[in-house]
Amino acid sequence: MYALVDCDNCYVSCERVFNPSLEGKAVVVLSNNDGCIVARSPEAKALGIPEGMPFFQLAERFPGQEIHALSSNYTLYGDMSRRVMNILRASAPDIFVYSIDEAFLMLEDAPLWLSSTSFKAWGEALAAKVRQWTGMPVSIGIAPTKTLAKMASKFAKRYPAYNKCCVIGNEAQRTKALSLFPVADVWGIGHRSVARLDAVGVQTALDFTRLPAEYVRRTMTVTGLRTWMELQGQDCIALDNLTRKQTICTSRSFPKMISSPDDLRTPIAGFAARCAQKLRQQHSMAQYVMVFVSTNPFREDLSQAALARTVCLPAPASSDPEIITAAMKAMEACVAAAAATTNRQQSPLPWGGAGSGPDLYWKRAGVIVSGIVPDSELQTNFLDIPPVLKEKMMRLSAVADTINRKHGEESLQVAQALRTLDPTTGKALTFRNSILHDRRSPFYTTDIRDIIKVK
DNA sequence: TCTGGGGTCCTAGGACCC
DNA sequence: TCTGGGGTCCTAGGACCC
Repeated sequence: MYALVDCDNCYVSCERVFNPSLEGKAVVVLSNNDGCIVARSPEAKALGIPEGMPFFQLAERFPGQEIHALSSNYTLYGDMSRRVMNILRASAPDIFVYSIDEAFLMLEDAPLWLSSTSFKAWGEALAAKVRQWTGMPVSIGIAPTKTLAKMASKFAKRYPAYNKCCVIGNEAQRTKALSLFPVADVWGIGHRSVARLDAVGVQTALDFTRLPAEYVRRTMTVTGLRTWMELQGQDCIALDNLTRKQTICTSRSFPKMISSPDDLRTPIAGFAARCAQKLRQQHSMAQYVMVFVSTNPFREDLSQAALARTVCLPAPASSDPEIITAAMKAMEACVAAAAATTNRQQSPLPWGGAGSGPDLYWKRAGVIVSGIVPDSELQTNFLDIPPVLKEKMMRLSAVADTINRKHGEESLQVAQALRTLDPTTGKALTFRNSILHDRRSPFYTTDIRDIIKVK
C-alpha cells in the first residue's frame, strides 16, 4: 500500500502560518518577476481565479475584489517542506519525496497495517500531527497503487467528512471511487488526452478503465497504458532511481528583453554555475551542457526564435569553470545559428533605431546539463584537461560551496555571473537578485533578522 | 507594459558510423 | 529495375507532472 501525503494549497498555507490575518481571505502567490499566479487559496479558487493567470490581468478581471497577492518566497516554502518531510520520514518505513508539497509513503512492510480501519486511523493521526507540529494542512490518500493513492488524496481534500484521510482498500471502494472521479483529474492524464477521450465518450476514470488495452497503448503510448493498469490496481509506476536526477536545468525569464548577445553572457554564466552547484550537491558530474534561448512568444509583432545547442565535454565535469566555459560555447553557437536564419526588422527598443537594431529579443534562456554520472565513477580521459588542473577546479568549487553554505548563498561567486555594481550600495548585482519580488514575505524561518516578533 | 520554473518519458527523423 | 542492418547521437516536439 501507498500513502500519498499532499499539502493543501502549499504556498498559501506557508504564508498563512506566519501571517494568520490571511486566513479566510482570497490569497494568491505569484511566480518569479510576479508574472503568473501559481497558487491560490480556496477563497481565491471560489472567486474563479484560474491557475496560471498572468498577474497583470487580475485587477482587470476581478475589479473591486479584496485579493492578497504575494511574490513567491521559495526559501520559506522549501524550509517548511523540509519540516513536513522530516515528520513523514519518521512515520513510515520508506518515503519518496515527489515534489515540494507531496510525498509517497511506502507501507507494504509494516505489519501493523492490516485493515482499512487501521490505515484510516493511522492516516488521520499523521495529518493531525503534521498540522500541529508545522501548521501545514495536509490531505492523505491510501491505496494499493500510486495513481489510486493520488485519487484518494483528492477525495480527502474535497470532502471534509474524510477528516483528511481517504482509503481505497477494497474492490468495492475502488469501483465506487473510479465512477465518481472525472478522468481529467487522473494523475497522468492531461488536457490533450482528455479531449481525445471525450470524443469516444469517456468521462469518468471508470469509463477509462473499460477501454481496451490496445486502444490505450496505441493512442496514449506506454505511459497511458501504465496509468490504465494502475487504476485497475496493478502497481506499475516506479519512483525509485530518481534520487540522482538525469537532467538538471536552471532557467529564467528575463525581467526585460535582451537585445545584445553580449548581455546573454552574464545570466547564462550564472545559470551554468547554478547547474554546476546542483551537480555537486547530488555528487554527480555531467557529460553534456545545453544552452537554450527563446524570444517572447507573446510579442507577436516581433521575430520569433527558440533554439538550443549542446556541447559535449571531453570528460564529465561539475566545476564552475568547466561548466561555464562549455555553456559559453553553446551560447555562441545558439546566437550564431539565430543570426544566420533571421531577417532584420525594426527595433522595438527606444535606443535601437530602424534598421540598426538587432534582429531578435531574448526573453528567456536556460542551461541544462545531462549525461549525468556519479562523481565517484569519473574515468580519466586523455582528451580532458590535465588531471592537476581538473583537481584544482574541483577543489576551488568545493571551497566556494563551503563558503556559501556558511555565509549564505552568493557570498562567493564567479565574476562572469556578475552584471554590474549597484551605484548606490556598491554591492554586486547578479541576474538572480535582479528578479522582481516586490511582494515577498520575510524569510521567517531561515534569516534571524526576519524572525517573527511576539509582543 | 506586464504572461514561471523544473522535471520525466516517449517518438521520430536526420546525420553519421561500421 | 534493383538500394541492408544495426547502432549512436543530436535535435525537436509532444505529453505529462508539480
